[in-house]
Amino acid sequence: MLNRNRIVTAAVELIEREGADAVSMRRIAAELGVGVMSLYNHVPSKAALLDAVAEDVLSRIGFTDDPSAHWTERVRIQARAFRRIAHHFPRSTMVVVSRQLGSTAGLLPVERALATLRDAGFDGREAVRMLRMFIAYVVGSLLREVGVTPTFAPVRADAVIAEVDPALFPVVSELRPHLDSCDHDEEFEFGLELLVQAMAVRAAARADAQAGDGAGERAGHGGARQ
Amino acid sequence: MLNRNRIVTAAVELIEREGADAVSMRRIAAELGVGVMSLYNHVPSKAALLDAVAEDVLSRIGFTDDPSAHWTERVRIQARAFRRIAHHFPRSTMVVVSRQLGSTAGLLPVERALATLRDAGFDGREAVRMLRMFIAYVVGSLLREVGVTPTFAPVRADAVIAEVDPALFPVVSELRPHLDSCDHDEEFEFGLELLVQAMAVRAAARADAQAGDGAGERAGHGGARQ
DNA sequence: AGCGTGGCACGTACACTGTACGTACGTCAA
DNA sequence: TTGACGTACGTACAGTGTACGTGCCACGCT
Repeated sequence: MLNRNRIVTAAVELIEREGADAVSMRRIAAELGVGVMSLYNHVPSKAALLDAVAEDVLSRIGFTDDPSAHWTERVRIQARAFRRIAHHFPRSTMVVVSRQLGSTAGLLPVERALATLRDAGFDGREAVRMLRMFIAYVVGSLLREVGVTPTFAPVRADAVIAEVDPALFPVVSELRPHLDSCDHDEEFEFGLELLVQAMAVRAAARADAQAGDGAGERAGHGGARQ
Repeated sequence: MLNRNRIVTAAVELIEREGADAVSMRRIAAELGVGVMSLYNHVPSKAALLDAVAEDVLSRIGFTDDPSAHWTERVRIQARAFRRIAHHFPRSTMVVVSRQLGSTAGLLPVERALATLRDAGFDGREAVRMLRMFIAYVVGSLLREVGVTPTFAPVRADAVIAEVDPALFPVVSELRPHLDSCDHDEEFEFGLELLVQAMAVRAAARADAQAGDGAGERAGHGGARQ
């Protein structure tokens, strides 16, 4: 019996195996051993199918939230959980971020994240902003990571070794070794730590302002250090 | 006379006017009043054309770098410049981030950014990491902003007003008003400021370590506060 | 001048896409 | 039994990217 679930799982398998460009209704139907038009009894259109793929991938995020841990650690864990599924479905991740899905899929991670931020002491407005900023960073990072497509990419490794004129781009050519290599794990953790620390000083500033009230709010809007 | 430039500018115009889905070689040819196959005398494939579109948009970033300004302000200005062109070509921005372009386009912004970070006192490794983190945030933010497609979007405003069960998602439903509305300018500036401050404390920690050497390196790898 | 050569515009053709529509065949309700 | 309905399927159509062949024109060489 054909049903929606079999179709979307076949779709993500196909995407992971041969890339998003290889996805066609005929291809999926062949994969399932059914006629093409049978798919349309369970899925209204190809666009809707891709939306379903995105939701499916999103819903696979593991929710190992430990409310007893410090909120900074909970933030790290949630970010890594997001990243893990992206690495599990790298090519599908591209369709996830490419589509604007106005559904409630992946609402549970949002719930967890907001709860964590509330526990950190942020009010509603700040919590939402922090979350949005965090998602922006994570999505941007994943986009770069999966864009480089570690899976099945005979990529133009030659292209990145293209010459750059040291006269025109002195800094770039000086930092060439650092720009060419990229340990994705380390890079992600680096940015993650920076963001978490930034959030921590914000939270501390909030606590100070709330306690002292009047003094010590310099860290709130000025530079935290400089 | 047909040439590569006319083709790509016609392509970005078409993308901005009717969306990326509307782009086809026949459509572009019609727009230019030429035969379809004539395009292939100047562009090897549609994929290459879209790459060229991405490069073209990237190359439009304004480079108003003022080396006399404080580096934090220079970082802000460069981030805003990036964002401005994304708002000028919202739909093309989607194709920019969707494609992995291994070209040297947009190398000049990279040069400026790295120079700025070096001026801030970071060594090569840190500068590259900071830049990557920053790009991740900016790209992620823009993806959300243009995903919501302010231009020509009859969007399912009804979908976002979909009900959420307060029992299942208490925090989400409590913060509903904050989640529904989104002032993109403010959100972007918020994250930008947070990142700049985070970088500033990192730079200060570096300076301390370099000066004092031995003491005061707590902020370097541990938590800045907690 | 005659000739060859190369670049450019173009038409045709092919394999392939999403999907609207009509047609069967099964299982349940009346 | 008779109808209604849901599911699987084939056919058909408009539209896609592009390989290939054809004609035109401007150029350099003999």
